[in-house]
Amino acid sequence: MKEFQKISRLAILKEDTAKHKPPKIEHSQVIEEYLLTLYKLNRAGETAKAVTLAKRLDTSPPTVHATISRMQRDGLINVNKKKELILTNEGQKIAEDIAYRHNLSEYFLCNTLGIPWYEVHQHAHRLEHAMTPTVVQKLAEFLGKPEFCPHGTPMPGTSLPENTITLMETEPGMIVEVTMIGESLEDSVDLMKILQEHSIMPGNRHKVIEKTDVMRSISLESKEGSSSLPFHVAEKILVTKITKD
Amino acid sequence: MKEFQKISRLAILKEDTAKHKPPKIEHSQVIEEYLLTLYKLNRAGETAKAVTLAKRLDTSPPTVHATISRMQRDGLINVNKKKELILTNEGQKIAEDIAYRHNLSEYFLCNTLGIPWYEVHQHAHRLEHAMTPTVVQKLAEFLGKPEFCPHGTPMPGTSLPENTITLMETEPGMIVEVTMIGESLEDSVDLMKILQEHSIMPGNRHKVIEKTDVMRSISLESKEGSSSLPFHVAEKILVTKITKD
DNA sequence: TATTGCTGTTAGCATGTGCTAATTATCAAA
DNA sequence: TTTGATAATTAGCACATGCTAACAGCAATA
Repeated sequence: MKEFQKISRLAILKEDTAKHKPPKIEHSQVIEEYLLTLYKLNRAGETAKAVTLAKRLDTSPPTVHATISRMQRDGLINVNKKKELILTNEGQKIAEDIAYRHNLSEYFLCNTLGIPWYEVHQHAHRLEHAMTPTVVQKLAEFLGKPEFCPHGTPMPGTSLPENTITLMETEPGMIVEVTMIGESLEDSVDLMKILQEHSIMPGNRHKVIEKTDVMRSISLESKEGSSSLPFHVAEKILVTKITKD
Repeated sequence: MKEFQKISRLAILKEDTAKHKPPKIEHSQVIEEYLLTLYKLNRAGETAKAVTLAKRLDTSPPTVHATISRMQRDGLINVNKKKELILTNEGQKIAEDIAYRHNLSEYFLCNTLGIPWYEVHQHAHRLEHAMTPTVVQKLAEFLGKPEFCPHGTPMPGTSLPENTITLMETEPGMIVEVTMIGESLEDSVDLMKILQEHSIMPGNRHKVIEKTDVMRSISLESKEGSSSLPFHVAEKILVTKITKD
């Protein structure tokens, strides 16, 4: 028993020192995707379970199960009694790195290459796994260290303004400025295209006209015209209140 | 039997029309690497066999064997009686696409981001598999449709000047301008670094001082100083003759 | 409480990509 | 022509990532 304790202590120490090393281990694109998805769910305030991942990643539950097992084994996530998936410190660190690469790519594709706002997400989705640390650093410098991606998502380490609310929390009459398009909306190019057509993009201002429970939608008006957004979309759009008419 | 012929004809037609469609099938990074390596060997005038790939890709022969079998199955390469690997039209087309993405990445990393000439290859090696057609097109426009990568390798479809020779083919007294650093040298960052320190880079001029069979090396002289290159390196450096002293 | 339905898990399978060890083929030189 | 080296191939294994089908567990609701 004494022997056992000694060994355990050594094991703990070994693990401890390992944490101070730079994270050298390369993870597969699949693992990176899982980490990024968990990170985004966390930031959106949602608890992540295996089913959530299965739906978001369009993967069968058994496959997700196998993959999260490997991630547990590799110290990237923990699973609590409620079966919720929790990023470890290591997992969190890597996820933030991926998120940064993703947002930086989007910024570059949009602002430097002029690829339309509504479709940068899918291209960034590929690039984010292929950027070496040097490329990330040099690209960030080239772009002037941006703090938000074209959809308004803050880079890891940066926060949204304090007074940010969702479009659902606004009242008719308010004038609001769009801050961020929720990341869960980015997956649908068609939806993003419609948002652009109605100039619902970070920085643009809109007046809230009405919120109709019957239609389950919110109507807005701006210089560019008027638009109507279903509640489930409005929930994912963050704005700041400018004035009450 | 008549039935059968009819079906066969239809099958052939179907395959035929399929060839006119854009190449939609996505290939793995591994397959893309094999294709690119074969393409580069071809362009360097070398015949490619399984061993060659095993050495270049640092992979065991059985693995290479299995992979080239899959590539045959998928119509990317053919193997002749001499066991030489030949790209099919389809394979060639894809390989050129990858080569283009690679060279474009290198150009971008070097000229836009300012990553040192001698290390862009390794970063491009990652990016080349992650660029969607849109990104390729927009990046090419942004960069002004370059025709050569930073090492002087022409993009697919572009050729080197007619009068290009290898450094091995020069004679003492000649003044030459470096045209291209052979791609097989790019893998060694250390070697590339040395070439840069001696300003042996595309566009720079050097005078051939002597070729010593004993030392198996060629000595050069330029404004920046003098340098000595072993034959096996000189073989891979392409130059154009400017004048004979 | 019993049933219904979601979630998780297991079993069983396929494919791609990697390895080593051992065997066979092939080609060139003695 | 035999031999010796090099190349190709086969067998056998491992692991990551995917799937379907089947079953287990649990919670909410009828």
